[in-house]
Amino acid sequence: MNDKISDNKKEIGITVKKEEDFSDWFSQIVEKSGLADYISAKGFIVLKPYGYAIWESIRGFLDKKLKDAGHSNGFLPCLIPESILNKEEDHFKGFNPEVFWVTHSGENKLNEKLALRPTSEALLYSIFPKWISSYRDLPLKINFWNTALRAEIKSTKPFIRNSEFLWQEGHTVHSSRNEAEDQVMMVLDIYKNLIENVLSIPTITGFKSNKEKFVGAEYTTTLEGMMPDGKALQLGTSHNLGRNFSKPFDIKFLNKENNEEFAWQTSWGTSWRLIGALIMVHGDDKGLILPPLIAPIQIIIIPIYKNNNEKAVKESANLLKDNLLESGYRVFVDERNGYTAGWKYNEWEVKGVPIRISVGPRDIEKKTIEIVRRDNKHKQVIPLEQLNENMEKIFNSIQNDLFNNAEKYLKEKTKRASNYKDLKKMIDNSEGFVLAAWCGKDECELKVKEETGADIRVIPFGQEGKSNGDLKNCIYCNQSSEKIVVFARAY
RNA sequence: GGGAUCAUAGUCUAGCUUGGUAUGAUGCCAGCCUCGGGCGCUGGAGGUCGCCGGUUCGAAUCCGGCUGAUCCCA
Repeated sequence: MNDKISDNKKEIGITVKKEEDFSDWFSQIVEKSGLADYISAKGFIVLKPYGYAIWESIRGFLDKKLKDAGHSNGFLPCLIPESILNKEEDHFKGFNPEVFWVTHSGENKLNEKLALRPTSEALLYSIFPKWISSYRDLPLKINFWNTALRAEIKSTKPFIRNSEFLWQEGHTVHSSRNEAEDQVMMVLDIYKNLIENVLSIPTITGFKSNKEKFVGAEYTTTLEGMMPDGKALQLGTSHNLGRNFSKPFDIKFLNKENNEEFAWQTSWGTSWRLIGALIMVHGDDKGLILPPLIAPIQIIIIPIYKNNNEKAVKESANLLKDNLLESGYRVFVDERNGYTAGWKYNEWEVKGVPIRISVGPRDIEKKTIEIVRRDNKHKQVIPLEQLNENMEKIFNSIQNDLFNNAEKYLKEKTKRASNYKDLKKMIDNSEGFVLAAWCGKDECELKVKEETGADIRVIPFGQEGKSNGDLKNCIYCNQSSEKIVVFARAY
């Protein structure tokens, strides 16, 4: 009987271990921490307030950085006429199978099909010629916080693979190739700062292979993260579009010499996949773990009281809250009656709040507070007056520890393969990222993908045109290597 | 692209083989409580058994289709 009860208690929390059933664990986190819910249309999810709050937090950081770097936000319609999409066929071909089409208004068939925006290049670039006539109009730097729709027929996963996803897409137009190239790298740096320093997720940055680059781009740069199952997750991309779009869309400007030139363009984006990465990389058997910089609630205060001291304890807790609010922390007091302190502890642990403070009669009497870190469960009791100085230290420490742990894992799970047999074995065993030499040919990458399920996730910066120790010849064709690349299975 | 599993209250679940309108827990609501790790007590609400069709006197149960979720392989 007692066993039955304790089994049921466990049902409330996360019921599987992260290591034992990673996908079930992931679904449970999404549901039980209140991030998102399913709706009965394939691949679509509803973001609940807690999940959206994390998105707002990510957006807040990125938006500021982008604005500081001279970008402005705009808004785009979600429907794109077919004729506009067809202007740049190569690019559009890449999305074609995933495009949702609007064909009717009410019962009436439309003259022209409208696509639900799979990406905005075509739509936006079709009006750029109206905005740009002189080099004085450049650079044009515009960003959109919106969604994109790409039908996911086969397999879906909240935040990782959805038919509609929240993202940010930026588009710039420049008067020189160099300026566009700098822009691509600058944005990649902004992303890297966000992902590594704010989300505490280490990444490997570099180029995409020809096969994996954005269709329509001259080249694509990427940030790849490693998930606990050894699979790679692309966390952001920044593309140099060259003149691939300016030519078909006729985006031209008059330069200083009064000559007409086609413009140079970039586009770049990152999405709510970042939330998926946060869940997977930092979460544990008890639930989500959020880095303090991104957590919607950074400090949860749990008052511990009985009937006779409820008022005094709650007052104390709220004083503490006001104090912390004043210092700029996002803090919340869980004053709900009918839940025990222990119940609340568990709930906020599932939700990943970085710091928990308990305030009870004992603490009030001794003028102390109990602080518990979510990430490593360390508990300490400190004098009340040392709260603020301690809080900053603890936050920094959590932020760093999360990153360092993830980085350690990334390094441990990055292997080297000097021959194809080793590579195949490593991929089969889900050992993570595999560094290998590559000749640069699409066929070799394709063959590896067909035979192992892994492809080139990233060509790390500084590894182009190099061999590296035992990594000399192409892992597949054994011809001389041009690049050291990261092979992995990917989400 | 190929294959597999699953769908019963907010959540988890029994019942399905052998057809007779549904079990338990938890959560939820109201009220208590001794509330320092999912505490205890009393009462209550909550279900067209995913959807459509077929078989049958009768379907959660058998059959077919669809939708959604998830996994494996390429």
